[in-house]
Amino acid sequence: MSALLLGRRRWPRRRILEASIQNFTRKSIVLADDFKTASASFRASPAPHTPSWAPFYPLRSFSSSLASSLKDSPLSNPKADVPRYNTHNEEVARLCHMIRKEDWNRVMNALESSSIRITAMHVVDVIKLETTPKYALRFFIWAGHQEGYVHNAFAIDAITRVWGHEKDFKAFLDILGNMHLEDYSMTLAKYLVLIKGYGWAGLPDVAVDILDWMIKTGRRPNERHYSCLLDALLKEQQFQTAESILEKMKQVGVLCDVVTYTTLIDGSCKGGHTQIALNYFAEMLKNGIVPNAFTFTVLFDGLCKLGEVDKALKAFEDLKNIELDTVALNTLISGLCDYGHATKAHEFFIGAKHKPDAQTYAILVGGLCKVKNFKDARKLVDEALAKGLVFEVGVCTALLESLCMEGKVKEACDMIYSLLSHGNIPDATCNMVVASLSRSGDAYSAYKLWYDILRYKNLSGDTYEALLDGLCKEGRLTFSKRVYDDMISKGFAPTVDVQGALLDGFCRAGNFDGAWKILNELIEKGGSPNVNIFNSLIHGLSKAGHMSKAEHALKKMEEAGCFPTAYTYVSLINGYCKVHSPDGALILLKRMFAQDFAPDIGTLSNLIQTLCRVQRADAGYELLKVIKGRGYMPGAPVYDTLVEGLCKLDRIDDAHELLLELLGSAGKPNKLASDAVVQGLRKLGRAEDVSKLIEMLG
DNA sequence: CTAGGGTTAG
Repeated sequence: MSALLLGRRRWPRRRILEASIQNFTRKSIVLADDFKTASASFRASPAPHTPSWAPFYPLRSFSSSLASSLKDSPLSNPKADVPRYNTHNEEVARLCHMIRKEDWNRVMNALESSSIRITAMHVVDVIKLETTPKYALRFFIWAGHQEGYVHNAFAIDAITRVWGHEKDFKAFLDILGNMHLEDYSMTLAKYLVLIKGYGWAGLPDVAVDILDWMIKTGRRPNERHYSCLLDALLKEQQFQTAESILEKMKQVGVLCDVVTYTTLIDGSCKGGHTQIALNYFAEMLKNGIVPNAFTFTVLFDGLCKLGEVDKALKAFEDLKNIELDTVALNTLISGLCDYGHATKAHEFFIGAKHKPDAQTYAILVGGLCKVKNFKDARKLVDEALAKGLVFEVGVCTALLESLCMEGKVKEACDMIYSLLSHGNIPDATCNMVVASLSRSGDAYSAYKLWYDILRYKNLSGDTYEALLDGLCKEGRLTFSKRVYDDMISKGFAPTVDVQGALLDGFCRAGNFDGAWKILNELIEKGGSPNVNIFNSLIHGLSKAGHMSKAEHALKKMEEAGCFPTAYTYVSLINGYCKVHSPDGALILLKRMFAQDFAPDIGTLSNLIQTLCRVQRADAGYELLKVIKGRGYMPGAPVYDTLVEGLCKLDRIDDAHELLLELLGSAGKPNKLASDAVVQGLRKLGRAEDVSKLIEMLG
């Protein structure tokens, strides 16, 4: 038998039988009294008739217990080879480490052989540090068995903090503490609490012993005792023992009821046994027991988590007349949503006659958002708001964000305003909407929203940054200034990124003096401007064609220890193209290639076309060869420009060759380019080539 | 001394 006992050794079988005859009689009161006085223990002594799971140290033989407590106790005679841990904290740490194991027998052995003398302080501290409630309770119960130890109010308070939510927990402690008293009578209800309690502690073997004990002492456990026991066993994955208990139930004629079956279904699902759970469900129906909302709650939860959503729905729909409560409804809907069936959940919700609550809406809205069905999600939000339900607006965050992303700015704003009047939008959500509006390219709406909700909400530094960034990107410097001032007045220091955004804004607005001022201030104040800031400046200057100033900024960038990026070079190259000075661009391109940067094909095309524009199609032609060697494939317009340019330079053969290349790669030359080649070839009197070419051109 | 079982929010 797999009895797991909370003492040192198993109570001998013979003693149990003896004890069972005398159950809780007052037979050994004299002996007990003797022991009490002799040991000067603080509590009543164990009586020999007491069962093995009773909460004290009954497992050491009685006559020797006093003697051994003087001889063997770790307190009075620590073994020489066991290291001494002197401080309390060290001992607590050791205990915590010891009890963090699933196998209680091993934990118990470790505890027994440690030389720590348990005090209430140990118990309190260990319970406070242990994060698994089960382990804390085991340890608490075990400590109560130790010689010379008794739980004080602090220990009881500590364990109650962990387990107080169970409504029978107080009763459990009471029974544990009083069970050994001579005149304490155990009732069926008390046994039930005891079985439950050992279940909480994850010690179902002890619970089994208790049930056995009940039977041996002539009690008749009812279906509630069995349900609790089965629950405890299943929670510890002891399926075989559970089976044998079920068998025993049958033998003694105790019938399973709804709760028993619900427990069995729950346990099987949580243990991963879909089919077994469904079997119990079928058996239940066969025995004429009607499942209730609880049953469906565990069935929905379990099956959905095992990926058997369909089976869960089918089981329910086969018995359409069962009324679900809100918990069951929410469980089903959340199960469906979590496992990718949000649409089904929505359909079910619409078809169901059950009462949804705020959470139902929240779950469904979240689920629909996950599958990007924002339309229905929005409808549900409106519906919930119309019903006056207040649900956590957090679930709207995804919805609002998506609306912003899709450019449905007005809808997002409307929703935020209507949620505002419910007065429960977290600051984070407002932040998100303002920021994402701004980032998604509608900084003006973000600004308006900011202006409206500013009075109620605390925006974060990040939001200010996003808002400023957006406004600057749109070149709305006046608004930027207002937001910036508000930000400073709220005590946010402008970060490098904020200054970068402002600088970018100045550049976009063509106000380069302002941009330089920001940069110089940053450097003067000892700040370290980053790559983005220089890139903004260089990009802005280049785009405006201020190439010498852009080069100056590049120099400053390198002085500040920032390495130019591909974006830096590309900005400059395009800038040089804009002012028709390809030489500057070529130098930078060389540097790019030397540093293994890959410019985009657009920039290269632009450069080749610029070379043609300044009558240097030959150089463009050379560049084309270079970039082709690097795997670039310029488009037809680049070929057209080059062909025309080469013709103007009388390099008809090269132009001809390029044109053929373009045709060969299924590209379509424009008329100007092909005419130029045709005319050039005619001038050279190459009629054959001309006719071939015309044929190819169609 | 009318008990026993349950879900959800990044």
